[in-house]
Amino acid sequence: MNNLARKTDKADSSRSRILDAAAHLFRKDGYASVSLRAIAAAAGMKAGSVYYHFDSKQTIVIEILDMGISAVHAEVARTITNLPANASAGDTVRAGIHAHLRALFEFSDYTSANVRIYGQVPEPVRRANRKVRREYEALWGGILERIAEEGGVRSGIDLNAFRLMLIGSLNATLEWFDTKRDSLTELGDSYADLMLQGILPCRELQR
Amino acid sequence: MNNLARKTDKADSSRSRILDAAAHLFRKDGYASVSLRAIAAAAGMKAGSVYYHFDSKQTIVIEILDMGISAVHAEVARTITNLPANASAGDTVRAGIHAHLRALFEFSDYTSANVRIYGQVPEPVRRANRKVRREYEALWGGILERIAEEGGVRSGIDLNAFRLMLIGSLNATLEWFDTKRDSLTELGDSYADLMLQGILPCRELQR
DNA sequence: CTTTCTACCTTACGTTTGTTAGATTCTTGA
DNA sequence: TCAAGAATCTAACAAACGTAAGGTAGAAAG
Repeated sequence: MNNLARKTDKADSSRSRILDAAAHLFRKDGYASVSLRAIAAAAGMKAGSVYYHFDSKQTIVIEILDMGISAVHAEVARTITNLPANASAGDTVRAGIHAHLRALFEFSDYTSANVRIYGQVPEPVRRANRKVRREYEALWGGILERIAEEGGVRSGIDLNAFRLMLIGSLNATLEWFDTKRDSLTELGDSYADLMLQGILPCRELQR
Repeated sequence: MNNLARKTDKADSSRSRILDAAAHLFRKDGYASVSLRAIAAAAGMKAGSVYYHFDSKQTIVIEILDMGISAVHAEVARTITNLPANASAGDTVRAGIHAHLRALFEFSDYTSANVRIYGQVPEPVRRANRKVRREYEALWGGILERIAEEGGVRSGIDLNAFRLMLIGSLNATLEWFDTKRDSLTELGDSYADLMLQGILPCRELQR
C-alpha cells in the first residue's frame, strides 16, 4: 500500500526539481530576468506544467527565500546548542560565524538566492519573507546579548549595529569568495579573528 | 555665440535626467524589472525619446555602473591624498572607510545601483564595468600595502582577503543602514574600530 | 520668412512574459 | 485489462518588453 507514497514521491521530486532549478537561476541572473520557461526547462518540463505544482512565480520565490533563511537559521542554531557548556563568548561567536558561512556555501543556491534577490523581488514577496528573517536576526540577537551579559563585549559596542554588520559582512562573501580556490574554514577564522578582536575588551590600541 | 552651448545644455540635462531616473529605479527594483518606459516616464519623456540620447538599455546601465564606482574611487582617492603626511596607518584606513561610506550614501543612487545590480546584469555589461572595478580595488590594494610595509598590520593577515572583506562589508551597509535615523560618521567609526583592532598588532587576546 | 537642426513624440514591429484551459500521457488500484 | 487520477504537454491569451522609423514642435541661422 505504498502507492500513495510513490505517487506523492513523483510529485515531490518534480516540485523539488523546480525549486532547485529556480533557486539556481535566481541566484545567477536575478528574479525578473528568469522566466518560468527557463525554470521549467531546467527542471525538465514545459512552462505550463509548473502550474500543477505552484500557483505562480511569486509562490515559488517565496518558498525559496524562506528555505534559504531557514537553512542558515537551522545550521547556526544546531551548532550553538551543540557547543560545550563551558564555551567562551568568543568560541560561541566563532562557531556561529562558521555555521553561517557553512550554510551559505553548502546550501548555496537557496541561501545565496535569498541574499542576492531579496532586494529586487516585489513587495508582497518581501513581506512574506520578513517573518523568517526577523527570527534569524533574533537568534543572533540572543547570542550577542548572552555574551554581553557575561561581560564579553567591549564597552561602547552597539549590539544591534554589530549584528547587522556581522551578518551583512558574512553575506557579502557570496560576491567574491570562491570555495573551489580557498578554504571556507580559514575564511571563517579570518572573520572571527577580525570581529572578535574588535568586540572583545582589549586594553591596547584603544582609541 | 553660446547657442551651441545652450543646445547641448538642453540635451545634457535630459541625458542626466535619464541617468538619474534609471539609477534610482535600478537601485530600487533591479535591472531586468525596470523597463525603458518606466525610466523615460521618470525622466519626463516617452520611451522612444530615450534612444535619441542612448543606443540601448545596456549603454545606460554601463554608464551608471561606471559612474557609481568612479564616484567612490574619486572620493576615497581625494581623501587619502589630502591626509597630513604624518597620518598613521590606522588614520589612513579610517579615513578611507569614511570616504567610501560617504560616497556610497551621498552619491547614493549610482553607487548603490552598482552594488546591487552588478550581479544581475548581462555579461557584456559586467565586462564593460570590470576595468573601473579593478582600478578601485587597486587603489585599496595600494593603501593596504603601504600600511603593511610600515608594519601596521598584524602578522597572518592576508591583505587580499582583507580588502575583499572590507569593501564587501562596507557595501553591505546599503542593505540596512538608514541615514535618516543614524549618523554615517558613527557608522564609519564603528567599522574602523572593528577593522583596525582586528588588523593592527595587539598582544592581548591573540589566538 | 524660410530653412535647418535639435529634441522630442507617436506608432508600430516582433518577441517574450506570466498565466490559463483543454487535451494527453503515464502510473496505479482493482 | 480497464478505469481513475496524477502529472505533463500543447496552444493560446493579453500584456509588456526593447527597439526602430517617421513625423513634429520649437528654436537658431541665414
